[in-house]
Amino acid sequence: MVKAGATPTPVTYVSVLSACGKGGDLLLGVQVHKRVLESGVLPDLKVENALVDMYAECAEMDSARRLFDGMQVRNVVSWTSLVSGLARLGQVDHARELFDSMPERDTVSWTAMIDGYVQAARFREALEMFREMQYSNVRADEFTMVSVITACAQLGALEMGEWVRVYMSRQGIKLDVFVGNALIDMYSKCGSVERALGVFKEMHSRDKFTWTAIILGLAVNGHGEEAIDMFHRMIRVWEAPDEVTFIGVLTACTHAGLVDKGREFFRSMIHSYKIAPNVVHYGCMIDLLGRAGKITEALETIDQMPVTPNSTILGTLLAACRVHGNLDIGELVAKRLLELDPENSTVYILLSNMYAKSNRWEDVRRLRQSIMEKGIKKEPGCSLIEMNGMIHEFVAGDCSHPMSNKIYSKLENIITDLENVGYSPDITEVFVEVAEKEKQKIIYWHSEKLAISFALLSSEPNTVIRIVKNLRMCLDCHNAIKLISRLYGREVVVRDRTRFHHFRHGFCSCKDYW
DNA sequence: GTAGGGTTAG
Repeated sequence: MVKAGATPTPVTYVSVLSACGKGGDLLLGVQVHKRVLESGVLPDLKVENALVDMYAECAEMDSARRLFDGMQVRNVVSWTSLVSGLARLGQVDHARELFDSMPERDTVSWTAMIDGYVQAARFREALEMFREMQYSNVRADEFTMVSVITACAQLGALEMGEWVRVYMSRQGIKLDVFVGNALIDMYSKCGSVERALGVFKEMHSRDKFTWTAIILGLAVNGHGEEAIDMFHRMIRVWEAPDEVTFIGVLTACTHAGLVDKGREFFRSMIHSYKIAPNVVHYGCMIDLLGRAGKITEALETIDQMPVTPNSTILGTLLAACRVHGNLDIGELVAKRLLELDPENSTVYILLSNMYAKSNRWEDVRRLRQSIMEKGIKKEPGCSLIEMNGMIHEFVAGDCSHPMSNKIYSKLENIITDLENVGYSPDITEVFVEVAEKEKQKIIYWHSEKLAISFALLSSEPNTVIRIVKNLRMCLDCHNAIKLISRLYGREVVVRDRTRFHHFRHGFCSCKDYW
């Protein structure tokens, strides 16, 4: 346009600056900024806003702020660009200060702030912000709901998610592709495949994200075959899968124990779909082989793959060694894992567990000693559970909950009930050097046990108990919850750090592999 | 024809 000698208008500048911001092209943005100054179109609120936003999108907050401060006239858009710019840089608290000092806030500014909390993984504050938004009588729209639903997904807050859907229909907020995709993900992360499928069916238009979300949702919740069916449907409607879709497909194969199919998908991903496998794809393959007991082949795959094995990959293999009792390779993998990640407490837990199973108590003792010497601390276990619109958090052994006394005495009753049907505590994964009795206490006070005790006290009979946990489940909790599901006739869904455990009638969907 | 906010893995 410039070469052709046409004169740009304010509209031109706004459009080009927006493109620079969205494309992250700071260099071009600065050039356009120069032309704007020479052109004499300033002052112009929209052009100045476009400049502020361009700098904010390019992470140049100082420049954005300088421009903002120099503006004669500002509006809510100018402020919002700064707020979302700061939020994008991870400076949520700073963004919040600015947000609080805004003279006026509309739907977009509230949504930017809510999403800032979501991006910073501060989901409860995101929901709190949404509540405040409603008090301020600013209407929410589809954009707002996507952020709110994402927060519910991460927290496993199904009640809140259900409330959001009612709210949406009351407010006339449409189920567009973005909202639908977020809902599918939310229901999947809450362990409710039925509801995820319900949304999927209800959606009028679907995109790559829709298909990927439902494939992943089915796969992680243990419906491997259905996930693979979905993939074939996706191909039939000519939606192109991407690298994330294949994570879902490979996860599905793992869950369904379809080793050969998994290998086939891995090959076709590379050759038919021209997608280069990354470390996560290899991780899926290691999981697939490991679960099927093909430990040697898994190790060979790691040594031959063109990407550097990370601690997740090696951890996956170590978990497989534990389940299949392959101590030789287990020791080897643990050694490599500790070279990579010396503070990784999971390694010690898995390895010690394997030694204990082989009655190598001297090795168990040696391992414990080295943990003590190195001062390695296990990340505190933490479980979330939603009850009547509130999210309750339990940390192992904590007494901060208002119902704490009741929860602990209920837990004692539960343990007695369990012992009557043959339960005995499995303390092989407790690492502190204390007396046997103390170890039992530590195990009893694991966060998921506290959460379940609270749920049995507070929820309606026969309802599903849903827990979100930050770590991998320990053997003892897994055993105990299996028994609880049978004894009290309750379905329990635990979302692990990496997978789902659906406990029903004394069995777990993971078939004791995790 | 023009300025700010949204979805999938780890």
